[in-house]
Amino acid sequence: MSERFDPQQADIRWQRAWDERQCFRADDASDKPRSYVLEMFPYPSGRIHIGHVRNYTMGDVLARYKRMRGHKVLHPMGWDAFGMPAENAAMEKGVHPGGWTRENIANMKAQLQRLGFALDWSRELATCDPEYYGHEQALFLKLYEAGLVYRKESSVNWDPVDETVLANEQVIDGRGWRSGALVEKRKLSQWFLKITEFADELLEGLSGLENWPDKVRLMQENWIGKSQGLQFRFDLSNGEAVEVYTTRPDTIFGASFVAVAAEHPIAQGVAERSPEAQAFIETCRAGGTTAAELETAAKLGFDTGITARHPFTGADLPVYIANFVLMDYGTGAIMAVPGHDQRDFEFATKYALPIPRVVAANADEACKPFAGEAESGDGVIVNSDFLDGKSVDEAKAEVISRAEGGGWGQGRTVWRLRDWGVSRQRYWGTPIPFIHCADCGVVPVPEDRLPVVLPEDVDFQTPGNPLVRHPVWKHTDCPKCGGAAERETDTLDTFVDSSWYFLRFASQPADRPFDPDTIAKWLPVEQYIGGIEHAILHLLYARFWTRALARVGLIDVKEPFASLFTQGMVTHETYERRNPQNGQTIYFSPGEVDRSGEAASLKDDGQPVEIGRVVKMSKSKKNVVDPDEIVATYGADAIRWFMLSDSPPERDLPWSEAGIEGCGRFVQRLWRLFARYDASASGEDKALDRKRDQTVAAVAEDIEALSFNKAVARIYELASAIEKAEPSASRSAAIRAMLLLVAPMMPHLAEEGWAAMGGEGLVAEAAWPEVDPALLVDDEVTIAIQVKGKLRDTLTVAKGMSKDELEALALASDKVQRALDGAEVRKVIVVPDRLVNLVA
RNA sequence: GCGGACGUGGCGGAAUGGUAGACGCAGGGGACUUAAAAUCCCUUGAGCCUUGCUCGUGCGGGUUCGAGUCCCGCCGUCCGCACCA
Repeated sequence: MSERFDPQQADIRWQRAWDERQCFRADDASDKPRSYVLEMFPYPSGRIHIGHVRNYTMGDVLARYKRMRGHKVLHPMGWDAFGMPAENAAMEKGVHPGGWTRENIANMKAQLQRLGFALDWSRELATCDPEYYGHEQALFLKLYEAGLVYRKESSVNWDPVDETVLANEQVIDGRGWRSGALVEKRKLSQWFLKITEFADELLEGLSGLENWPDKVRLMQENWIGKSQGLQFRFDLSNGEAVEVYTTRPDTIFGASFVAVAAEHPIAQGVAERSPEAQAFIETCRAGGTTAAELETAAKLGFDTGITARHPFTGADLPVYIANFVLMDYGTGAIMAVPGHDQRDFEFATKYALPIPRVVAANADEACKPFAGEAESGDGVIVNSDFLDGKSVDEAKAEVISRAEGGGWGQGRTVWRLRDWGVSRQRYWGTPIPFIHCADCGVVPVPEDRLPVVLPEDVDFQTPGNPLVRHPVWKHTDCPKCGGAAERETDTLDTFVDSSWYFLRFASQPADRPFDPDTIAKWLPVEQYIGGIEHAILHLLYARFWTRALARVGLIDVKEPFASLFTQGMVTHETYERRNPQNGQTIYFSPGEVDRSGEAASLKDDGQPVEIGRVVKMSKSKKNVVDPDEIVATYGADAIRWFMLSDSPPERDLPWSEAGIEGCGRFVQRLWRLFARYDASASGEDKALDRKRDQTVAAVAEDIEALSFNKAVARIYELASAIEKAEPSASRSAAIRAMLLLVAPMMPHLAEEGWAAMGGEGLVAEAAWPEVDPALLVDDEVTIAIQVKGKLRDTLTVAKGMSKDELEALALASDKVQRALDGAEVRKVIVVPDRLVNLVA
């Protein structure tokens, strides 16, 4: 064996060997137990980000481990290839989105392959392939036939200068990110998927997802937002009526005004007669459209002069147009109860409206003033006529039943979840397969005319959607009447593409999206791994598509991901200086900075730079490192090892130069350790045998729990134990076991060592080491001896010693006697094999 | 604003309610070397009256023989919010 392990040679050699043997091809037909390991597929931005390396390393370790445990493994990779960055590149650099994307894919694929991931590349797909999106169009039409697709008016962010629809992230302080023009809301007829029809199912289904993080289930539950409440009618002073929805009918006597959204018909009606109201609505429209902006904006209102008659008291309540009322939720109008809702409280304070108390801790506190904020907690109803003294729940039921009895309202379940708008007024996406005919209306493209393929010859130098401007593409004939007609020019949200790719990975016939029998052989995904940022949207949409496809009979799976893991981000220090002229922060990349010991200085001028916070790697802060450079310096195994070390995988991982150097050193240390392997060594080292099998068992558990950082720590311990041991058959066995333990994590090193030790075939096809259960239990344990809960001594005793013996041994300890200092022992707590606590 | 998480040495972190700080990084000391790199060994929470003692898991309370872990109340940081992927 040579002195040093040379990753640059070894990595490539073994990657070739795996490729030649097709080691990682998933075999549909095998009757081994199955494992579908999937990481969220990347957007082909051009370069692999270190976060990808972390994500795919985790999946790779699991996939390789499962294969060692005798499973057939499906571990595929593909590209979430549609989306805005390609169009931005087209506008900025004059390149074609398709060409740009395919070039990026080729680059990133090479980068992934250089990292040695055990992927089945034969199943690679890109969502921008007509083959893929053609099947997607077919599925979309199936959902249309099932009544799950419809069109309705919906507003978008319109940039009047660029003549384009903007995504929320492209709107900055109410202005278009490129043009700087004030963004308008514009109503368009758009395509929607009826996810709300599955709201109950998606909510119920969460309880079965035991291997999902609780936090993700909770976030989805809140997102779906089931609420039981009362919808009822206020008669208005102008002869009209307004329907409001409230989740707190128990507080109805605390209502002091009524508020409607700016888009509400009542508000629109008032605006027709009042220029001031019109102006107010305009102000609301100018504000941001996102929920966060709406809800953090200062509460603003406009008194319409209309009043609403309270159904119980007959009081006249003022009706306001308010910027914090959402048109999309409930009825777009609310009864405002300032005492018990914080938003209403702020509004009432601002406009000097009454803030009555109708819930109190007890009846004696019926007149207690509010401490500067609303009280939304539980309590007893006060100041509410017939509701006085009732609990919140009793009062809710009572009010609903009276409203229903009186015919002016009824109990209603309302969901926060809204239908999914999938229309995008963009080129680089899946064309929505419909045709608009003047005579026949909106007509689906017949299946035999799919796919509807994007035109290649498009121009991004003029504003607007290239599909709309294209000279011929949209002109076609109506499938029904044969007359001249136009194609739909909207494309699908890219979340649609990622809502079924895991099915296509499992089965990819040419003539259909997938084959249900093959799907049944792989799905559900055993382990799905990706970023927490997808906790709600992507994961909810994918769950919805799976259920929708099951409903139309295409598959027999309801939940796509049996187990979900959300990994943390990779972070890095920032290096910065403040520009004294304008106070702006200038960032420097790690490559520009000399970072030794406590301080950091700029290589260029030798002057210090400030070490900023450790934050998510981003181009704007320049705190990024390039995986390629790391691989070129340290090899694939070192970067993989870094990704698994130290930080728990669900938490952020701070990148550091020192850390990767340490990983590089450990690769070499293991190599030297493998060099000590001696098949002919004899002699037994019982303690090492024990350590070996305990480590093998623990690492297996850790990998299955994705606790890679713990597995790494145990591997370090075993390495130290082997290094300290004298040559023996036990030591050689431990070295061999060590090699197999690290094989999923550092596969190139493992192959190289395996070959050097004279192992059969490839480690990639080897089995996980067996353990002797008898070796897993220690025969001695260390017992903590406490006096009054404080540690005073430890004793090493035979495992399983009786309570009485332990107590006697504890009392016999000098240290214990000194700590007791003659005090009488009143109580003794003995936990066998753990501790003795003497309470004086 | 609403929803979700997180908080332990200089740093990343470990710890079924039972010995806080495993393991790694960084630091200090030493060996080897003409020297360096590499490697190996020792050491490293703070304080003190140093055979040992006291304090110590964001802050303040509580439950318990015993709390990093459970409960209540704060503070701080981060993530998501429906057209970014």
